[in-house]
Amino acid sequence: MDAENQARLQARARVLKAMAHPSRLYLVELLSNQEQCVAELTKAVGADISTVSKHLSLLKAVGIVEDRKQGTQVFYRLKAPCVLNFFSCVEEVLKNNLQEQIKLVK
Amino acid sequence: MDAENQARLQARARVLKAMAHPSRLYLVELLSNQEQCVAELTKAVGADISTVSKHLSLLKAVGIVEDRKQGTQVFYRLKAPCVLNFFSCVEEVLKNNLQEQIKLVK
DNA sequence: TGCTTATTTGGCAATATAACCAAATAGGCG
DNA sequence: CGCCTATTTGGTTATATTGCCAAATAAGCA
Repeated sequence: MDAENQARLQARARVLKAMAHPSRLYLVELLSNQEQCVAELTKAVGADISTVSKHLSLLKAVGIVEDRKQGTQVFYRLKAPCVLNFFSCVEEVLKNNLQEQIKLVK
Repeated sequence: MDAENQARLQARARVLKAMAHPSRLYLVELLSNQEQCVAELTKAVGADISTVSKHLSLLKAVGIVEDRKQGTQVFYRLKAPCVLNFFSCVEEVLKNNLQEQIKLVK
């Protein structure tokens, strides 16, 4: 694999990696309906606010979400709603692979 | 976030995480046209064969690829071609976020 | 300005991932 | 069987990710 291909795939991997975490997937879901501030998102996710803030920063860095400051609050919203399309495929994969998925959990 | 939601999102994250690596993305691309054996895939990726074998095992464990034994060779093929649909969205995200992507590389 | 609330950043410890090498396994064939 | 080829597995080390706490920053308001 040459350097150019490597760079291309690394960029793609970065975006997918940003999605590949339970809390971040949840954040994307939460933002699919409406923009929300960090405090609200933190309550929903149930982790430390600093943790949620870092998850949001990562999603923002790769371009999946964007933010808007309003007073002391920061509202995040989905910038790339096309990522929601991933879910139907992911669910299909999970459905077709139930037995293996169960092994992975054990 | 309750336990059920956590489990649901963890399963989804597992599938996305399996995709979120340059070599594995490349493997998926290589298999999008035709099934190939481990040796061929290894040559294309340019890593140690044991490394490639492990990447393939991971893709298989989550249900993205499947394999078929023929003599001493193992041929892998795409089991969930719908993952190819991810790429157009990922490219869109990358295009819309060029400046940030460049920062990430630096 | 000083205080309060909201969020981000820095730092650390725990865990997970990745790559290689070496060794094990599996199938075909003399 | 013994050997060869293809692939997987085990083990180790290096690197990356995660989550929390504490501290820093930012904005509004008395």
